[in-house]
Amino acid sequence: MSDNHKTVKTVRRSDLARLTGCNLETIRYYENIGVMPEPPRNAKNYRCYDESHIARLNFVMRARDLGFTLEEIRDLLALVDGGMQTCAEVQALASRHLESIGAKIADLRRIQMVLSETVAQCSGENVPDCAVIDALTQSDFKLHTA
Amino acid sequence: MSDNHKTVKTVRRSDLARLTGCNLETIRYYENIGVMPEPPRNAKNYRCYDESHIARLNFVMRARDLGFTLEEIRDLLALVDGGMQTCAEVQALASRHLESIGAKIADLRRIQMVLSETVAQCSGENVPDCAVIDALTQSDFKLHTA
DNA sequence: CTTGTCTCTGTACCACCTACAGACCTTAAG
DNA sequence: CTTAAGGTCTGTAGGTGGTACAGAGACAAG
Repeated sequence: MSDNHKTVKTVRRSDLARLTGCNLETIRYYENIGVMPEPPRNAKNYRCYDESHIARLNFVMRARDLGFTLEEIRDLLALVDGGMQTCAEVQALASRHLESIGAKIADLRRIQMVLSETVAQCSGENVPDCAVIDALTQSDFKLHTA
Repeated sequence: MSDNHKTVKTVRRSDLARLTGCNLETIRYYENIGVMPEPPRNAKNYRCYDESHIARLNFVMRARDLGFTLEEIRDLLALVDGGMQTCAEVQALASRHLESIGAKIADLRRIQMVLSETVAQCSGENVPDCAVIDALTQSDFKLHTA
């Protein structure tokens, strides 16, 4: 019934950084670009973070670990904040992201194959002829078949 | 015996861009950062590129396609320009690059696995419960085992 | 009271480009 | 000859995703 007159326990920016593993300055950056909300300030203008900020930044860090761009993370957060009817949209977003991950892996594997084949032709000796340089110098070198 | 008094056939920046597939502005950028040499200019201060510029930019573009950073490309070019006794060094550089490609692929595959497993748990329906959001919200979520 | 550590702000820097403004110059058509 | 369209020149700003540092203010310990 009665409002709790005790102030919510808050932490400072350095604590939030420590608790989430996020770089101190990056927190301010995320606030600037709107990925994190501007937190309340105390009398001395210091930022005061509560549990919700910790949870949100953890969310952001995990999404970042999964390779989502900040733009995608912003979209995910909007869906989370939106609340209802989100699963289909989140799934779509994650699936698109999975596709781009698959494409990146395919690209890297193609590069890996071409480069490892080329390196394998190297004598590895202190001679001027080098298969890698030759490959890069030859005008018919093409990585992309397109 | 006699010097050829004819000037070497040169092309302009837009032609170099077209011939190599490099963006017009990127050429100037590469000159600024020393990846490409400053070309001679004509009376009107226009850049004049010859065959050597075309070959060098092609080299840079191919190395870029293989995912070498500009720093690595600079190193490759220095080795090429150095001339003798380079194969071992080039091979070492390329091998290091291959390692980092392998690491990137491993990272992406780990992400791919975690995310695809998570997405598979989505109902895909218009409901508020979403496995992806749940995973990102849960405090025990960890991608990196470290 | 001084020293050290924290916070605040703005701003500059990293890779790797891309793009645009404003000033020139060239070319082709009318 | 004139004019309009296009190319070239320069410097500089923007984008992504941060990182770092300078300079000012706050605060606790010795």
